[in-house]
Amino acid sequence: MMLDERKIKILAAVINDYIATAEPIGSRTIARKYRIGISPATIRNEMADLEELGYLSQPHTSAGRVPSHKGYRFYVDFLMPVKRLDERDHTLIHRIFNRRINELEQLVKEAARVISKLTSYTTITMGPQLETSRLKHIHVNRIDENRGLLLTVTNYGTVGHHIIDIPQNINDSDLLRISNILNSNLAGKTLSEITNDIMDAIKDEMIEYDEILNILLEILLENLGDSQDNTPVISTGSSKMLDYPEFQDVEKAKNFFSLLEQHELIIKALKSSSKPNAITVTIGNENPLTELQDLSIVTSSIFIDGKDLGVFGIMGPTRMEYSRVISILEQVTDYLIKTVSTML
Amino acid sequence: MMLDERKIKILAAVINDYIATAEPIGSRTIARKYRIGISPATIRNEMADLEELGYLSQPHTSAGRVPSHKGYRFYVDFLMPVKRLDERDHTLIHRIFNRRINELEQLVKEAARVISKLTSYTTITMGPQLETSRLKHIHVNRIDENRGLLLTVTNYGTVGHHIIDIPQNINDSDLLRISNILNSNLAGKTLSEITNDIMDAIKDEMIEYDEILNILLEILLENLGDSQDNTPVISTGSSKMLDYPEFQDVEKAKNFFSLLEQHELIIKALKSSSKPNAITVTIGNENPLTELQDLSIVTSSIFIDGKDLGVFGIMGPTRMEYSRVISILEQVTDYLIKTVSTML
DNA sequence: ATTTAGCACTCTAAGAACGAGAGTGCTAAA
DNA sequence: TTTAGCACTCTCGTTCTTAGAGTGCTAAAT
Repeated sequence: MMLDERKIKILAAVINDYIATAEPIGSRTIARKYRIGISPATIRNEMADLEELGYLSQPHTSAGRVPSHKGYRFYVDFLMPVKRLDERDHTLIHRIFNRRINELEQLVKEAARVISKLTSYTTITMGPQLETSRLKHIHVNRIDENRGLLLTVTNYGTVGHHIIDIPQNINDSDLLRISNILNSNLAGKTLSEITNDIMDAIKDEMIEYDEILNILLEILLENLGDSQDNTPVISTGSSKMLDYPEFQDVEKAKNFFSLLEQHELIIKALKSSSKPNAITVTIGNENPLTELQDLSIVTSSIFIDGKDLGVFGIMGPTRMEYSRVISILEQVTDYLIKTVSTML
Repeated sequence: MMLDERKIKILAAVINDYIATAEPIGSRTIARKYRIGISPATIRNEMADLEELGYLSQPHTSAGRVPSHKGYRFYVDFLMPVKRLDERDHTLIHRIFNRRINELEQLVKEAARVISKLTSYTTITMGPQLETSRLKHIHVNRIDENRGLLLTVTNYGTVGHHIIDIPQNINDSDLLRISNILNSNLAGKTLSEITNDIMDAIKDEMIEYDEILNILLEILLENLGDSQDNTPVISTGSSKMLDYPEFQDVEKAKNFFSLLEQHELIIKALKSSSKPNAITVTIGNENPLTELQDLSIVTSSIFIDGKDLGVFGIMGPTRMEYSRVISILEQVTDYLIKTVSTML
């Protein structure tokens, strides 16, 4: 059976109301609030149909209806009202992107913060993937007699710094030479291309600097691999999450927070949910990871010039303000792409 | 009335038991568990005295006793058993400080993580105070035709980096000159000493570089002021905090998390609690900030050569494993001071 | 053929009543 | 001074009850 117009209207009404109130919606409520011109009894019949079709369900026999995951899916695909952001939302987003921020990481962090603030859900951010991130610049600076600063900059503008010990026998022109050699050998490579082989080649080239090169290369290998870009940044207004009726039960809340602490799981979830250059919505049991099946995830992946700069994700109860979340994510993504484009 | 030995024994028993179980402790329990050789009735009398003296209180007339803030204070000052850390704790701490970490910030972050892990309470960290932090090294590196990297290193080893635009007319030797000038003018100054006056002096010295200097100085002023060192880092195993019976009520948990989100308040709390070079315990209403009066805070401030490198704080319910927390904090502080001393 | 009014039925959530259990304070005996 | 005994208090979990919301079905109305 296809959904006729009236069923669709009723479904939309139920879902909109449920998203707003978190209470099961009964036929009376709909008849009263949305003047469709039919009686509760008729609505009841329609709702029974909708339930049979899998769009709604009942918490128990004599309660109103709540949307099923399938219902939410239909809603997101076809029914969702386009939510225009209001003045306050816009200005807040604006303010962030108007500050001159030159570093991708900082920018992303700020963006996550504003999203979390605007949506009151948990925001997760993942930086550019290792595979696509290229080393752009390497340099060793001296900061005092026996200490130096190893700098790495990727093509995404991510800066890494590490304080290192500089052996006695290395002077400033040595450092310059080393920086140059590292640059010419490593710049342009993706992080995963920097293997022990290349490292060994460099060492062969400059046996006189063996000691310091060992230090440098060790740090490079160790830190580029699991740099911060790869770990998710999580901005959770924990206290705000506890406002949702879904988390009134401490046990449920604890589950949620524990999930957030399992970074590998979160990474997997974001990766599997997100699609290049698009906003995706993963609802409840659509998620392959069983632990996340009563949550929904909305992601937006930031693509510029075909390069994956990372993913924003929002996690919350399946009863989520999808339309608002999506608008905000669209908006922020837009700004971000504009801003970053000028940076690269 | 002074506390005689028997009263003290009973007080210790009540507090130890209450810390372990979070249940009000009755006279029977004590008679059974701690064989003091007196009957429950006698214990009851003593407990009534202890209550009158303000060391214990009753949640309601027919319940057991729980420690009052005054009771905890006495416990911390005189009764607390010295808790030796066990093997597992030691090895965990060891592992962290054995990794070669060259940067203060990273080190502190790791230390906070391990404390939070070992204690299951919320750990807060505050970096060195602005007033004492001195600029050690400034440098501008070029990373491509029109982009550069402004680096700042403080005497604590905190590294700051900022990507900047480099005007067309500036070449590499200009950059070097600029770096040198900045260094000679600013190195050694505390961050708060770097005022507009000094900046103007520098600009006067090098009018030909006006454009880029403006950019650099603006960033310096803007970012050194409210650098990360000044904001508290909070490691909260949120999910673990939710295990404590004190936070079983969602409302209470929400309060706690909201508090953590008010950074200014947290900063104030840590500042007013901590004492140079010492471990402090602030129990419940001893805290001047009313919002924190049913929590306890244990702090340890890291002092080296008379310089304040920052503060660790642990926040949790007043029913806290004080002796364990203090041992862990002592231990970590020790290691940290040793490690950092070699760094400076 | 739909729609709707009417009604019996179901289930929950909130409150009332109740008893068990833990603990107390007091009294009087040891 | 200590302790046994006992009456008393308060909480907490259980059971019972009831009001209310909502349903599904039937039969009448459109």
